[in-house]
This record gives sequence, structure tokens and C-alpha cells, in this order.
Amino acid sequence: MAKILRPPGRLEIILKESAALFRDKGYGATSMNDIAEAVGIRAASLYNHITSKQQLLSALLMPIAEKFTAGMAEICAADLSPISRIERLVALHVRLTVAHPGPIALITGDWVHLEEPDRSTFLGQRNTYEKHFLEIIEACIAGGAFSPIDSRVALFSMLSTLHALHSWWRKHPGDPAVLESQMVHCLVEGLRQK
Amino acid sequence: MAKILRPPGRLEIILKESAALFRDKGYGATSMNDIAEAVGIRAASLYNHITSKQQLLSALLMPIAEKFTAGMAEICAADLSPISRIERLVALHVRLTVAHPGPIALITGDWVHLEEPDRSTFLGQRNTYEKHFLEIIEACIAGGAFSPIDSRVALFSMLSTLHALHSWWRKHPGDPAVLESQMVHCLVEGLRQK
DNA sequence: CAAGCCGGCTAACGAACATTAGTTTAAAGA
DNA sequence: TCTTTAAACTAATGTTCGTTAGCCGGCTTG
Repeated sequence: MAKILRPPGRLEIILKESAALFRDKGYGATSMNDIAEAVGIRAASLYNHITSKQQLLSALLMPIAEKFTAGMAEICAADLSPISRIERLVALHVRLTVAHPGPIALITGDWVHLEEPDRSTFLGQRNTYEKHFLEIIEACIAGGAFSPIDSRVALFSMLSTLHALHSWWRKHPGDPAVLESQMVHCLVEGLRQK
Repeated sequence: MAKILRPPGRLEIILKESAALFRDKGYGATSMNDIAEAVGIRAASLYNHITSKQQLLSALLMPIAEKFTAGMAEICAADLSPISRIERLVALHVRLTVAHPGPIALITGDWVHLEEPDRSTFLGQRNTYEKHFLEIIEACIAGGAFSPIDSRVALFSMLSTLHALHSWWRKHPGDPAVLESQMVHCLVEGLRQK
């Protein structure tokens, strides 16, 4: 039984530092030297653990996309009211953001640097995710739970906030459950006092 | 009276193409060659119109920051109820986004590549802008117009949507007034049917 | 027609880039 | 103690980067 619990795992350090750098400076503006320096290593030594910068991005982005896809599938499969599905979706975003605040930041912009076939895979998952999200919103409107607003505008509004969650969490970490209820309040109930 | 209405103005073309490329690929991943190619010119020829890549970013970002600062000052100076100020702020974002959909995209992420002193100037303006925005939200809560939610969460939620507006506008251009009322509905009134 | 200049161009610079090859170090297993 | 092996290193590759220098064609203006 070779090695359980080896140090902290060099690869994971590299992934974590890469995510932070990609998030802060962007994939294109982050050099292998930057990453190596953050890890405390020479740039060439990184290649003992990874095969390319591109694969690094892929290793960060693809599992996250997968998690969102799986979460959406679970919510769609469950027997829930449309409004409950919305709440579950907010919870999904909060949970994944808290668990992976680094890689999740890349979903907004740095996916453009993915090469094929990862790029197409990622975009496909993203499209179906948003399609399902839209259908749930439309179900809320049809059922009278939501006002008869433009469903695509509502989707855009919710998603842009949920995608930016990581920046909020980094500055104000706290109880995920509290954050979740605050998000539901802002996004669904609205700010206006009733 | 030298030249009114000269062709389309080469510099403006360069600025517009740069904004689009910075927005799509990020400042660091956009090369002078990319910009030159988009303009239909060789990279070296760009320097007949600009002094550096850095100055290009600065020329795109700083005027936008200035416009937000000026807009906020105007709203603060006017004699308005807190809730009216919120509506005016949404209108300000919609108006600037529609007028400058390219450069406005850089406000979210690419400002990190600004060099001093522009970087500090930009951050200063951004901070005071958000401070004023927060005060207006708190006035809404204090006056009973808003629910007693965490004001910073409300600010984050509104700003993240307003900052992402450009991506929506690019895909679904239309009547700015309609967009504005939809935004007010999503951000203030909430999606939930009352 | 001549002068000037605006805005292209080619050529070249050093620096930084991602990546490869080959070597050394040091800890683990025999 | 000797062997193996993972993971660091140095050195070097060719490419691309932003930028400078200098040239040249073709308008505009006298």
C-alpha cells in the first residue's frame, strides 16, 4: 500500500495556486513562472506534475462544470415545486462556491482559453444548464409564483449574481446557510419591503 | 477649421477593437498583433496612434470610471428619495452600458492590469462609488422602503448584475428604457409575485 | 509642380514565454 | 548499505511578445 496521506500533495498545491492566479490575473496573463513562484519551485519543475498549462486550466474547470451539471440533474429529477427548485439551485451555487472558491471564478471568463474538445464540452454543459434553469423560471411564472417578467432577463439577473458569489465569499466568509437565505431573499423575494 | 468628419477616425477604431478583444480574451491574452489584425494593419503601425498597450487600457477604462463618478455625484446632489436614487442608479448603469458596451466590460476584471498611478485612481473612484451606493441602500432600509437585509449583500447582488449587464445587452439589444424597468423589477421588486 | 507630413510598411531588438532534455538530490525500500 | 525513484534542478529550445527605428507611398497644401 504505497502512500496514503503523502505530504499535502504537490499537485493539489499547484492546482490551488493556479486557480488563484488565473482568477486574479487571468489565464493569459499568468505565466508558468508566476505559478512556480507561488508554489516555491522553478517553472520547469512544474512539468513533473502536469503536462501543460492548458491541461491545468482544464483540470480546474471541467470538474466544476461537471458538478453543476450533476447538481442540476438531481434537482430536475426530484419531485419539487418550481419555487423549491429555484431555492435548491441557489443552494447548489452557494455550496459549490464555498467548496471551490478558486476554480469557480474561472467559469465566468477564462473558459475561453480552453482548447477543443474541452471547450465544446464545457459550452455544451453550460448551455443545457442554463436551458434547464430557464425552464424552471418559466414554470415559476406559469404557476403564478413569479411575476410575469421576461424569463431570460430573470435568468440573467440571477446567474450574474450567483456567478459573482465567489468574490463576495472571499471577502466575507461566514455561514453558508445564512448566505443562502440572503441570496434567496435578494434574488427571489426582492429588496422592496412588502 | 481643420477637419470635421474625417473618415471614421483610426484611433477610435483601434480603441473599439481593443475593447472588444480585451473583453473577449482579457488584457494579458490579447497581443498587439491581435489588435492590429482586427484593425487591418501591422502591429508596429499601431504606434503611430498610441504610445503603449498599457495606455490603451488606460484610455478605455479611466473615462468610464469618470462617468460613473460623475453620475453618482449628480444623483447624490439631487433632492430625491432613497428609492428614487436607486432607480436613477440603475438607469445610470443601463445608460452607460448601452453607450459603451465594450469598455464597460473591463471594469470587472481587467483593471488589475492598470499601472500606477491609474490603478490607484481607479480604485479610489470605485471605492467611493460603492460607498455612496451602500449609503443609499442603507437609507432605503432605514426609511422602510427596503426589507432589513444585510446592506452589503444587497449592494453585492445589485452591482454584480449591473456589472454583467453588458453581456446581456450584447446578446439582446433593444429598448434601454424597457431594460431599465426590467432591471428595477428584478433587483428591487423581486421576482416573487405579490 | 514641389514640400511636407500622415500613416502605412519592413526589419530588428531584447525580454519573456511555454516547454524539453538531461542532471542532481535525497528519501524510501531492498 | 545499495538500489531505486520521485521530484527538484540547470540549461537551452524556438516562439511570441511589446516596442523602436527608419523607410516609403500618397494625399494635402503652397
